[in-house]
Amino acid sequence: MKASTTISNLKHHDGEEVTLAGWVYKNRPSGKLVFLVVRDGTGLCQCVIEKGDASADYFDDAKRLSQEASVVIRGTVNADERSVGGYELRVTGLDIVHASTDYPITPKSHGVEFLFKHRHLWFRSQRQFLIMRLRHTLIDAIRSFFNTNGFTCIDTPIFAPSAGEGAQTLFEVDYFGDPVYLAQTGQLYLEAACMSHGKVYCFGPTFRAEKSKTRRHLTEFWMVEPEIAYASLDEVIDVAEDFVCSIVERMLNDHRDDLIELGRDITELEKIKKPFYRVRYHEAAELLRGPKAKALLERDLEEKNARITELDQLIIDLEAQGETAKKQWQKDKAAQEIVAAREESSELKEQVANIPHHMELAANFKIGSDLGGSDETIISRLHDKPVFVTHYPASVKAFYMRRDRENPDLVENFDMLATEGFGEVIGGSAREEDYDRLLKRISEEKLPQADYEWYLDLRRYGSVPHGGFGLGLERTVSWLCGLRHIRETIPYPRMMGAVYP
RNA sequence: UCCCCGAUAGCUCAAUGGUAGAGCGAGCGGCUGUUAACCGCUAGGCUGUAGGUUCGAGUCCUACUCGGGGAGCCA
Repeated sequence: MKASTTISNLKHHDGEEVTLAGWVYKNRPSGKLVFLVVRDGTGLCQCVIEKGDASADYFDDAKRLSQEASVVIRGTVNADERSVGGYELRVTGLDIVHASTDYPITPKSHGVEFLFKHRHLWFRSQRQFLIMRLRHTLIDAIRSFFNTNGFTCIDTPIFAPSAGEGAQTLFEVDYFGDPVYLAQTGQLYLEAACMSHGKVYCFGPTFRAEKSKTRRHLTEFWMVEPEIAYASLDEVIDVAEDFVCSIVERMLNDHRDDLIELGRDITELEKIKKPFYRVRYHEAAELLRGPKAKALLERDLEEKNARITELDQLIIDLEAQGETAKKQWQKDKAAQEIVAAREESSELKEQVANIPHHMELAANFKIGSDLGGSDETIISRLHDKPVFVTHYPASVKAFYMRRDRENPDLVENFDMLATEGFGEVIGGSAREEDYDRLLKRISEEKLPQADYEWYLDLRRYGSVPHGGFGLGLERTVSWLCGLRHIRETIPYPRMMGAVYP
């Protein structure tokens, strides 16, 4: 009942007899042959069972095996191009560990709602399996970067007595009769820790009660936050740049094939090398109001409209194809392509409808307001590498951000916009190290000073310039894997109105 | 919170206001070094809920519930 090797290691056992322990991914039985595709958590392997084999008393059982039955299977390894993964197993023995009947997730298409209701089973599907492996590697790459660059991991609490950021987006929890909040960030706690260790980071779940139902939002997500003592804004940005380069490189090294299988355009990731672009907020505003942004959106409008026309024609053609098709599977295929084309078309139509609005927002962008989602997309798409946008107006940013000493209307902060319009992945800043300035900001924001006494202490005893940033893990996974929706990047997504399973 | 779209078999989708269908999946049989195989048969439905219009509603109208997409907000 125990595996002697794994599917990923079959290449080292060509010609030998091995035992695999796994689950049936697909079964194609016939009169004299059974093709069993088995997965074992390391890959897929086709196992061939012939009725002619003298000892094949398990042939009829094998024929009836259905999707996701658990099996321990012995056989001889053969290199074979016709097989997934290049190796197949000529079966010599089969133990059925547990049957599986009416497995809900079939190889055919399913809707999003259905799949997420079956998240606990959906994990087993190849694509979800790959995404979780990529996420795993990314987590390791993140920790490795900090661990090998002199950072100490200091975990911060999840129950927090007061808000780190906007108070409307907090989850309130009853804590022995008193209200506490689920942490939105560990930053303030980390600032304290960096005064002890110099360079620190935390990596854990954070919670935002934002009522947003978009492809970019989760109510529970993972964030890594480094914090560095004696660092200026530029030095913090340097770290962010090295950090992003190192995780991208690691993903390309370890998962090139997986990324390609997921449909990711690798060449876009290969461009992510130092130096990234650094643009001040005021320059970004000029960019938005300038001719390049306008041209980009106009070209977008043209391309999208052209694609819509193309899709409409495609739908007509497919309908004709479906009617004249002789084979049922051809009709089926046409029908499914129609569904896909309609979906793409209606999505594009919505985007097209939004473009004039986005153009207006960009063209009339007012200095002093925050960059909107569409503005970020425009700036990101005007560059072929990530962009750091720095020095935002203080009025739209958090109280702890360090005032620009040369221009007191601005703060020393930065957002890193990912490539290809994926939007903000990192937000960071230099922190206000001056006691009086910080205290003034706390009272301006009408925050309860008593709650922040410990935080003010950091400015009473040996305060130094320092700063850090936060990177959203799931947004990074979706950026690097090229996934259109963030919900696939976390094992159990928590979104507005979605907490099952 | 606002705008748009949707809800029909276990799943994915059809169905001029006029008898609810197909494919997949499931079950049975046949057949093939198969790659979403294929062929035949069988089972499977109070068309999201509640009202309304109509001789007649899956289809039209209203409200609600749930889901998807977008806006705002954000990592």
